[in-house]
Amino acid sequence: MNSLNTSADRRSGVETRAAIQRVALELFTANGYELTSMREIADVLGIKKASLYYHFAGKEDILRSLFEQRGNEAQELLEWAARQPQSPALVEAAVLRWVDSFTGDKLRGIRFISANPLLGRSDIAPAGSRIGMTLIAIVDALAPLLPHRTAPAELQLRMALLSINAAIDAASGTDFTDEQVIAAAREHAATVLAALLA
Amino acid sequence: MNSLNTSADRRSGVETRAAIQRVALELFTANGYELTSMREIADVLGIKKASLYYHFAGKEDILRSLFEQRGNEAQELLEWAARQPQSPALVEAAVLRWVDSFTGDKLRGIRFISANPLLGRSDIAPAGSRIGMTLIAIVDALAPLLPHRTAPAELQLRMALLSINAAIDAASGTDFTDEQVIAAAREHAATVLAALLA
DNA sequence: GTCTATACGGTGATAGAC
DNA sequence: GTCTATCACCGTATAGAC
Repeated sequence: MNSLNTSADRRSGVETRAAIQRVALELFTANGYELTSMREIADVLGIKKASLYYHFAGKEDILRSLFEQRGNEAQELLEWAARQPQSPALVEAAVLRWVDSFTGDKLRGIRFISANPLLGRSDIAPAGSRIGMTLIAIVDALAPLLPHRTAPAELQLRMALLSINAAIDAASGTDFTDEQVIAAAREHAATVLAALLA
Repeated sequence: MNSLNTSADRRSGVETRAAIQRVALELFTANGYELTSMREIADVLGIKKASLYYHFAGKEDILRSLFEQRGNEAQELLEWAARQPQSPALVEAAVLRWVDSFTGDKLRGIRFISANPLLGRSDIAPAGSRIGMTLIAIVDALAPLLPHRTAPAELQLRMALLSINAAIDAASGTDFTDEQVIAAAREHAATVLAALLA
C-alpha cells in the first residue's frame, strides 16, 4: 500500500516493536485479522517471520498489544460524566465528547474495529476494550438522564454513540477525507441527539 | 446455537442445498467466514464435510450462493426512483423505502454483511451486491436532488442509507428485538433526513 | 447422496546457528 | 536480533467405494 517501510530503514529495538504494530494494524484493517499471515507482516517490514517471535509471543499477542495500546476512552468518559451535573444536557455533551475522543489518529483504531467487528466480542480483547461492554457501561450511565427512557430511545442513544463508526462505514470505499468523516460524525451525532432529547 | 437442525430430519435434494445455505449463513454471521470451517457446517447438519462438495463446488461457492440469493434491492430501488418525480422529497421517500426493503428476514443478510464487512469489498461478491458499488449508484441518483449538494451532505446521505446497518451494529450484543431494531433504523433515517433536507 | 481415506498447501510456532 | 530449517496441525479439496 503506502510507505509503511522506508527504503533502507534500520530500526532499533523498541522501534521494531512499534513498526510491527503499525504494519499489523494496517494489514489487519485492510485484509482482516484472519487473512493476514505472519509472513505478510514480516514481508512488509523486510524481515523474516521468525524474527517477529522475538518481539511478540505470537499473532494473538500482536493483536492483544493493539487493543492494549489504545487508551481507555470509555473509562475516562465515565469518570468525567460522573463529575458533571446530571441533567439531560449532559447526554449530548457526553456523546459529543465521546465522538471527539476518536478524532485524528484514533481513527485508525475505529477503522480496525470496523473491519474486524467480531474481534471486539472475542475474549482476546481486554475486558475494558470490548465494544459491547464499554457501550453498555456508557449507556447505563446516560440513559437515566433521557427525558423518556424507552427501549427505542436507548437504541438511538447507542446509535448516536456509534456515529464515528457509522461515518467510517459510510465513507469506506470513497474519497472522503478524515476531516470530512469526523465532521459528518459530529453533525450526525448532534442531529440524532437533538431529536432524542426533544 | 438454536435449532438449525431438527431431530431426525431426512432432507431431499434441493432441501439439503438450502439447509447448507441456512447453516452457513448462521455460522458465517456468528463466527465469521474465515473462522468457519467446512467441517463445522457439516457437523451442524449431521453429515460429513465431504458431502458438502456434492452440493457446492467449495466454500467460496457457498459464499457466492449466499450473495446471489439475496435479491438486488438496489436495482429495484433505482428503477423505482427513476419513475418518480425528481424532487427533494424523493430523497426521503427513497431512503425510507431502502430501509424498509431490509425488513424481516432480510435482516439476516445485513447481519451477515455487518459481521463480515471485508467480504462485501472482495471480488467474490457479484458486482451487483458489492456494498460500495450499490451505495454509490444510489447516492449518485439521489444526491442531485439535495437542496445543497455538498460533500458533507453526501456523506450524511450515505449514513442515512446505512441506518439499518447502524441499528444492527448498535444492537449487537443486546436483547433488542428485530422489531425494535427496525423501528430504530426507520426513525433514525427519518431524523437524519429531516435535518439534511432542511 | 453420503461415506472413508487421503493428498496437498499454508499457517503459527519452535530450535538453534550466527 | 535476525536468520535458516523444520515441525505439527488444520484447512480445503479430491478419489473412489457403497
